[in-house]
Amino acid sequence: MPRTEEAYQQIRTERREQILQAAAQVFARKGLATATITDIAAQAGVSHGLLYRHFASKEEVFAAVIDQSLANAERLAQSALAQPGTPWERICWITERIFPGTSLGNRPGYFMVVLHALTNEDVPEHIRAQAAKQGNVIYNVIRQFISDGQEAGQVIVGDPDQLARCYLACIQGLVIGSQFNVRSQANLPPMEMVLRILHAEE
Amino acid sequence: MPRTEEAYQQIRTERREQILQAAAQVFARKGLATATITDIAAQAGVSHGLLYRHFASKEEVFAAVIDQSLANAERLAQSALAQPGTPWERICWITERIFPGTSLGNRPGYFMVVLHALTNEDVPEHIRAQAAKQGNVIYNVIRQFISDGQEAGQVIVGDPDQLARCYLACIQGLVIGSQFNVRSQANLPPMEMVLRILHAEE
Amino acid sequence: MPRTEEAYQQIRTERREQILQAAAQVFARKGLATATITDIAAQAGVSHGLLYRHFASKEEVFAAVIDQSLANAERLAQSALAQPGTPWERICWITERIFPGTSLGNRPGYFMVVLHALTNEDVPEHIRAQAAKQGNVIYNVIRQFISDGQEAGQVIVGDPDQLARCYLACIQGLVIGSQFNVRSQANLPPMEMVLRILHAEE
Amino acid sequence: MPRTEEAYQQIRTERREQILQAAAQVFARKGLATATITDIAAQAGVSHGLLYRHFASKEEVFAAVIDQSLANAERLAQSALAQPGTPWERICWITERIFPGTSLGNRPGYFMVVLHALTNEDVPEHIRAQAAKQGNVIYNVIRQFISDGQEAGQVIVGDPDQLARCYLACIQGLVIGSQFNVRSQANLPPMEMVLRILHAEE
DNA sequence: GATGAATGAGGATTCATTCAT
DNA sequence: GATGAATGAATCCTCATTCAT
Repeated sequence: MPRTEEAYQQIRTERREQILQAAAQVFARKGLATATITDIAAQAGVSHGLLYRHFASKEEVFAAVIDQSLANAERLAQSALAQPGTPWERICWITERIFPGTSLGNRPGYFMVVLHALTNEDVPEHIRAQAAKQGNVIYNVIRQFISDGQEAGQVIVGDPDQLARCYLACIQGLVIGSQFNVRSQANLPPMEMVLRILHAEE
Repeated sequence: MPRTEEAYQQIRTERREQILQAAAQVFARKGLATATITDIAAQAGVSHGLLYRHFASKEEVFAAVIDQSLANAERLAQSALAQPGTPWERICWITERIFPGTSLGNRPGYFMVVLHALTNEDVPEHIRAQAAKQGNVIYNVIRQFISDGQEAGQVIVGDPDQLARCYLACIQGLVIGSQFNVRSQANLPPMEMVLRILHAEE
Repeated sequence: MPRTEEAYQQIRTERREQILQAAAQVFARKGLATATITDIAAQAGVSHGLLYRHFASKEEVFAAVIDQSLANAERLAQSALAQPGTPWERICWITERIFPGTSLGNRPGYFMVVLHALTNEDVPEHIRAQAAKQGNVIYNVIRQFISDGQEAGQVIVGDPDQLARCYLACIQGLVIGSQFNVRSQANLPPMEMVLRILHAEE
Repeated sequence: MPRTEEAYQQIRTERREQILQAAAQVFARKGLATATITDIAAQAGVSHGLLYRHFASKEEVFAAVIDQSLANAERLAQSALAQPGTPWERICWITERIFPGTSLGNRPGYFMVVLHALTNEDVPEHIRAQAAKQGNVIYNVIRQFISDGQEAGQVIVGDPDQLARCYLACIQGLVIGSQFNVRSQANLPPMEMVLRILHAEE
């Protein structure tokens, strides 16, 4: 009965995705330690028992969320590199997609989960490494664009590593601020303000 | 014969401080939920029982750390406002004291504890509020300096609120990065790179 | 396939009752403070963890035992009031059901739990109030019968309130004695001896 | 320096008595398990450390209170036996001294401690035995008076053991009631009502 | 004698995980 | 596949007891 087999497969995939969505939200709010399996199951609308038919442990759910986030980041990086235009235009393109408050901005839920992974020592090393990768993926692209932009005279002179980090740090700081401060969401600095870090003066 | 009143008082004060120091370190690494009372006691070199003669609960230790951090921030803000010099000089003065990697930089342990307080939903509301105050204290000073700087033509034109937030977000992003990424500590962007967000072009 | 809704409900009800039975016995012997959750769980033959899926805390288990005891008392009071016969016959009827050593006597376990609730200051006020109610329920019935009996000339003249209290005090004293004194169980005074407190002399 | 020696002895005796008084009150309210050493020390107005220079453990304090109570009871029994008058007069004499609400009534605090000792399984066997003795001391006297009274025709015919128990149970029930029920204190039954259990009809 | 700092065993409670149905 | 009853390891917290001063 291949039909039944397929149907099972589809249900499995759907359930897994459903749980992962829920987990991302819960982990974003509470972190690995505080979030409970019951929280996640409730958010996903399934029993906590079912969760264990899809993931071996709470840690694995967390790891899967991180992996998904990494996959998103890699997809974004690919798109950015495939983008046409001048280095500066490409910088703007990717910025729009990670800047808080823009319609394209990365789902901030994922960002918070990654932040939790990076700042809590109880997260297992291999998961933290995976989370760190995500930062690097975007970092590498930005740094490439900065180097290119410097050659094109669009980006100011300076250590591209430092510039990339400084630029990303600023965006990350704004994302974090927009997460827990309602007021911060109201009057977010515009992209252009951050871009000044990089922009060559005419 | 019992010890004198003052002798007892001194022991209490010392122990309290000792526990608070230890707690700041442990909370910085693990956050409220993951840090155990035993962790903190071990770090302080005392039994967990003693901890409860100084604080009523783990939460209260956490709150005390946040309070101490807030007191530090307020002291810094006072000093900054009392500082002589042009607005720009004062901006530089305070930046030196919160920028990661500078000898004067705020103890980053405290910063991480505050970050934990702000990003973990299990932290009680009143503690989170206290933590949020800390951000505002520095923010208010910076914003003031920015306004002054704009009048003096030293800071670029723009919404001072957005400028202050953008500037602080960048520094905070760098502090966070320097916490969990060894590589980030190696090649930290210089203060001047961040100051570009504010500096008026000549 | 999960069990049916009713199957789950039945398991829950059974377990709850099982735990409550065990708790009544343990609390009767040890009181609220001394009885441990592990004691109760062991007596019920379940893990201590399961106990918390049925009751939120040790205190709530205690309260539930008291409530059950109160419900028993109220049922008894109803029956007594519905009983036919002269006032004196009704007094005898209810006495048989609360007198120690009679086959009908109230489960003495419950009585001891109520006594613990009333005599230990660490029992929360709302639980103590509930326990006190139980005494009043029986008291009210007895007092009514005494008043009726006085009109019928079957009960001696006197303040019905005092008579009721004196009568119940005597029975309670005997119940307590029979609890912790093996010898007391051997040669219990007969009901008639206590009834002399009330009986009108011919 | 025999003077100093004596002075020390006196202080020791005073402190011991002071602690014992405090302990009786606290144990009466809370029982052995719930009462803390700190409670008792605070009530006595001394440090908890000092308590251990007079008693080896909390249990021993409890035992000492029980012993003191037993000594009181034995003194009362002696006095009763030494009393002149008819058996009935002597019954009245001792009743006055244990009946709640009479100016002579036994300090009810002690009574509650004994009750705690008898009804809580965590009280060590040897202490419970001591507490049980106290009941017997009074019981023996009453029983003797009852036997004597029966010969004199002042006490009704019946098993003196049962009569004594019934009589004491009634008084104990009233004492307990008067402890935790404010209303019960207001309208206590008079001694005569209880004496009917024993009184021969003319 | 007197004090209170310090310790750690014990007990309530939570929650990840297993498993019968 | 799905459910929730059941378990027990882990952690917070209390308090009897010890001991330096």
